[in-house]
Amino acid sequence: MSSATLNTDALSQRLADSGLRSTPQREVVYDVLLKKRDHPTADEVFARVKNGLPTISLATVYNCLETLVQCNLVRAVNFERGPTRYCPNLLPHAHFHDEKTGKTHDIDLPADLLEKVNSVLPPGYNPSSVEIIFRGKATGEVASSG
Amino acid sequence: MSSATLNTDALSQRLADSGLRSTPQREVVYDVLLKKRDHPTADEVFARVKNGLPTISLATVYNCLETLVQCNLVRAVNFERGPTRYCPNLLPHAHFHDEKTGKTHDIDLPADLLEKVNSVLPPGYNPSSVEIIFRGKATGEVASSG
DNA sequence: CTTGCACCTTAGAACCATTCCAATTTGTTG
DNA sequence: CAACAAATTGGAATGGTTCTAAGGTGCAAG
Ligand SMILES: [Mn+2]
Ligand SMILES: [Mn+2]
Ligand SMILES: [Zn+2]
Ligand SMILES: [Zn+2]
Repeated sequence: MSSATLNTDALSQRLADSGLRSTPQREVVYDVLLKKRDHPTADEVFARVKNGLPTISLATVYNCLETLVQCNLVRAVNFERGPTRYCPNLLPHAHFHDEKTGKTHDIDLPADLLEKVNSVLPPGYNPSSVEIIFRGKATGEVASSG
Repeated sequence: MSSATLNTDALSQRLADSGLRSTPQREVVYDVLLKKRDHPTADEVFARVKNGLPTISLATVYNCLETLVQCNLVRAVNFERGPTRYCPNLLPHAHFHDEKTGKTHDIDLPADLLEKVNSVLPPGYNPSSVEIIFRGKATGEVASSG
């Protein structure tokens, strides 16, 4: 069984769990996100998806992306007021936005750090999510994560 | 000497340092931000500023806000793709966005926590800023910070 | 089957925060 | 004062996203 099939199955499963249908558009959008994890914008996803599905519309790409976010298969990430970017990395992680190249890097967050971060909240604050965004320059050749 | 005069002086000083002029518009915009620290949007600042300066334009409010951010007297804060909000709190702090009320709360960040957060970055990553945003519900009556 | 109906996709219009533009006003300097 | 630069203004333009209305798709009940 190919990994594309596994992904597709996982997707169908999640969609079904939410009472939604698996469609070619949703599958291809999800595949595109898994294949190149460089935090593409909706426009970039649109361009990539058209290779496999030339008649898809931008509206549908937005719809599919929102569906994937709703199903918790993808995270939406924003930097300032730039276009929303999409990330299939479901592990807790921060983002490093390289001001020089415009590239976005995933930064793994150990559970104990998340705990410490949450501990700065006074009693009564009940966070449902935390987001950590670094901005700066990533010098030289550093590891993975598009 | 009133505190408004002190603020105005601090502002003039910073502007002069950047080779910029102190203007009534810039002063009133800055005063509005200092007076009610609830992270207003440009539109909200516009509405408040019109009380003291009825003929000011929205474009000027945007210009003034950008100037204040450039001079490091004010921070611009973004939540998702909502309108940019403005914050005169210059201490290192995170933001808690209350999903119920829409209100934004400042959360002080101890220096040692910032250090720990920065320490998750692999070598080669050179951050110029970090931003921490909590999202959730703030239950009951909790301290200050609009 | 086949009809009903909800779900999906689509193109294009609408939206809205922000930026840009050209014209005017203001302030500083010689 | 005159000249010039900086700042303000109203309105147009921008651009990512959402909305709308119309058609397509596919499971489900009869
Ligand atoms: Mn960016
Ligand atoms: Mn908000
Ligand atoms: Zn990511
Ligand atoms: Zn703040």
